Amino acid sequence: MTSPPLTRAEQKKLELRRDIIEAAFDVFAEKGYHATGIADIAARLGIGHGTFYRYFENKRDIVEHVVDDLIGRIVGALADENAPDAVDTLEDYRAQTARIGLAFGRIALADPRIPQMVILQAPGIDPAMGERIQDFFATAEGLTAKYLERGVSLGYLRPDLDVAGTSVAINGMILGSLLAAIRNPDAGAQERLSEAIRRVMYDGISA
Amino acid sequence: MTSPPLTRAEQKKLELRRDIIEAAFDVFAEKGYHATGIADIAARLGIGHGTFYRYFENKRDIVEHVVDDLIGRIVGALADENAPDAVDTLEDYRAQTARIGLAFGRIALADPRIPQMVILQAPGIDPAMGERIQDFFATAEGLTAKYLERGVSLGYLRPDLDVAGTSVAINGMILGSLLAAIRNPDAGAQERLSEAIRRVMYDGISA
Amino acid sequence: MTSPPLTRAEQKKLELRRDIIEAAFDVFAEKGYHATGIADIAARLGIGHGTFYRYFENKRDIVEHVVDDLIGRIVGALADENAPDAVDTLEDYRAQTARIGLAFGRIALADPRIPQMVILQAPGIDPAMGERIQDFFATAEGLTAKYLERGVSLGYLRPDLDVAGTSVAINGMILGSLLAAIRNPDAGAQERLSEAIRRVMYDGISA
Amino acid sequence: MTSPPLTRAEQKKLELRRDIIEAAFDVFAEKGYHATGIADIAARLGIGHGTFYRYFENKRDIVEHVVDDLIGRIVGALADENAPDAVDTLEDYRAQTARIGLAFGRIALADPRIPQMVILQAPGIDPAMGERIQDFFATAEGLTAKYLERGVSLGYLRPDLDVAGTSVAINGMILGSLLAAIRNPDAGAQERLSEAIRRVMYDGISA
DNA sequence: TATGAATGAGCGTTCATTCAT
DNA sequence: AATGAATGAACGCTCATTCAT
Repeated sequence: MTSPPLTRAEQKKLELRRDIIEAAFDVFAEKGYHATGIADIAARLGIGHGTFYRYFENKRDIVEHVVDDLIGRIVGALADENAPDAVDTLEDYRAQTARIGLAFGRIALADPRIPQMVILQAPGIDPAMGERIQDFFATAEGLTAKYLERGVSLGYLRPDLDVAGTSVAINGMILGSLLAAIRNPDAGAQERLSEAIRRVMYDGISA
Repeated sequence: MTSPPLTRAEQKKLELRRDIIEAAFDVFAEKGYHATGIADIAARLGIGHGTFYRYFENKRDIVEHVVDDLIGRIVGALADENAPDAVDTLEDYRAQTARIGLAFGRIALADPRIPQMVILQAPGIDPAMGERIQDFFATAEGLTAKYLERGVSLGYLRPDLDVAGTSVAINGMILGSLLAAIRNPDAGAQERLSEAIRRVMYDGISA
Repeated sequence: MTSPPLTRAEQKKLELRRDIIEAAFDVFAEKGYHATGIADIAARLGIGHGTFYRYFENKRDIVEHVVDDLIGRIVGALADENAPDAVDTLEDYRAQTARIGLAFGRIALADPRIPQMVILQAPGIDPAMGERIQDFFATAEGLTAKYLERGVSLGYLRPDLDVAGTSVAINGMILGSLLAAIRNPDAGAQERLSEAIRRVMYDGISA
Repeated sequence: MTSPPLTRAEQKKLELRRDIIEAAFDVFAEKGYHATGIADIAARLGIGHGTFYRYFENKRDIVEHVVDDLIGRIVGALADENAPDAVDTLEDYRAQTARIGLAFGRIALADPRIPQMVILQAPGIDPAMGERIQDFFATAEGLTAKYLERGVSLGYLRPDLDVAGTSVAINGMILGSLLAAIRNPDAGAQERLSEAIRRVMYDGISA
């Protein structure tokens, strides 16, 4: 692993690159992708809009990076928890789901525009981006399935559990809670929602 | 019951109107709203694009009607089941959720582009449409809550059930299953998914 | 001179033709030629706009007829007075100018939209119409010149009178008074204006 | 007097702005406002039509500037003479009117499209522009009235002069001579016309 | 390297005109 | 003869992208 020795200029470039991504996210979230002009993004940073093209290929390129960045933030926030192998008991899993719920809550609370962009804006940008988001969902389901499979084989989850279907259900609940958080970005509500989901998961709803 | 006496010409007009809505849905689903030109819609029907404007105000107007139509189809398909008052026991509710699951399955199966359009495309069209879809979600949650409240007060659902949060969770699972159906529009998968959701709801996932 | 025996149907046709010309004048005066659609004219009469084309070739045709009609009305209103040969003395001419002034006043008073259309709207419709209006002005000047020439040769006007130039001047004063009448369509003002013009003509302005 | 320090680029911008106004005037005068497309204006300058929109808001904006420019040129050409207070005797006034006549003659002679545009084209562009031109006429009359009032009170004009009406008459004669100049842009004719008008003004037409 | 002036493809929309009914 | 549904040419305007400075 060579640690690249960055010159002052190179650092500045990387910094501006990041700034552009953030500014683009701001404007996209505010006006929507199609209503946003490159000039809007540049104006927000006080740079010439020609400069934009020295950092990104085109409009499509920047939204790609914005979405990648957001997905990266989500994945990153969950990274610590992403270890199906570390879960061995129902207690572990319960705790794990609580931590994941907490992580999602923090993301949505820190910036509700993140789920708003990823779930509601991005899929409509164009077919390619739609597929990209669908893939992200599929990946999340795959990960959930890993947990469930392990739970079944270790015996702390129902042996007849439909792993694939239940993954969809669990991820759906997370999705639902994120959409709810967009409408009502409130810490308490977030917490209650997370708890309600876990109750459904572990206890069902019947009396 | 007034039977509207439609002339031949009026019937043709209504028919073309419907055809335009359907053609627009086709093209929007294929290329996305913004990449679709009025000319594309007209060309698909073999009509002049000026004709389009005899039936709809503008591009925004048609997508409004397309989405209304789709939401209408969804609501219509559920209309028979939308009677919280008719549910009195856990068995009733279980049967009810099965029927609702079936209805959603049929919708997604009949045309996966319906959930694709409503859930993934529409919210990104513009802020107004985004709000419209969010409202639709909120309405669905409200309806679910009605069922849950009744279940709690009649005693067949957990007395400590977080009605609001659980509504979000349940609707999230439906959303998740619809997204899954978009990726994999298969009757069997749909059915299994529906069953898995119900199992989570009633039995939880623990062993 | 054969007096054409008009059937009932033919009379109705002529009547509608006139109605269309009048409706067109109304709408042109209200919205301007270019902002007026054929549909606007038809709507004002409660006829289908296809019907319009059974009476006039096209939009250009109707405005031609409207303007012709207006010019015809102006010329008609002056027709009685249009007899340079009947003027033999300064008194005659003075009376003649008074009558002409009165006639113009009546026109502008009856409907200020007439000068407004002919002087201010029509010339800008297209180069051809512009020329048409210029020709009308030229014709008016020619007629004025006839009077002046006769006045000079009969000796009651200045022998060194610049007939052509003075015709321009006199017609200009009429034009000015019509424009003033558009701004302020008032009988008294009209009358005073007419008098002022005659005073300038006959007495000049010096003390 | 601030001397604005213009960079080379800024000068070029201003220059192009002027060029666009002039090109627009050319095309408007040739084809009329409504028959002129932005593309026509751009083509005449050999610039892309998108460039046009970097300098003017829209089509309406450019014609506004064109007309302003022309009115400005007219007013500017008369500016030296616009001093009613400097006129104290009939001789002064006679000289003044001669100078004004000369100025108008020069304008019309330099470019007969100037009066053509202001008097014949502009009023028909739309109601707002129509009013603008009418206001211009009214202003001109007001100025003329100032001269006449002073002349009456100083005693070198008829005491019973109808100031308002005579202003209309005088401005009408100018208008008429400008229209004549459009039809026949000739220096000699212009000069004769100006003289004829003054003769009418001061001496009347009677023998 | 940063800039922003220039560009033109592309699209939404209008409306005069035609013609089948 | 009257209608109005259909049509498509035409045009105003936007904005992503390029490139000379």
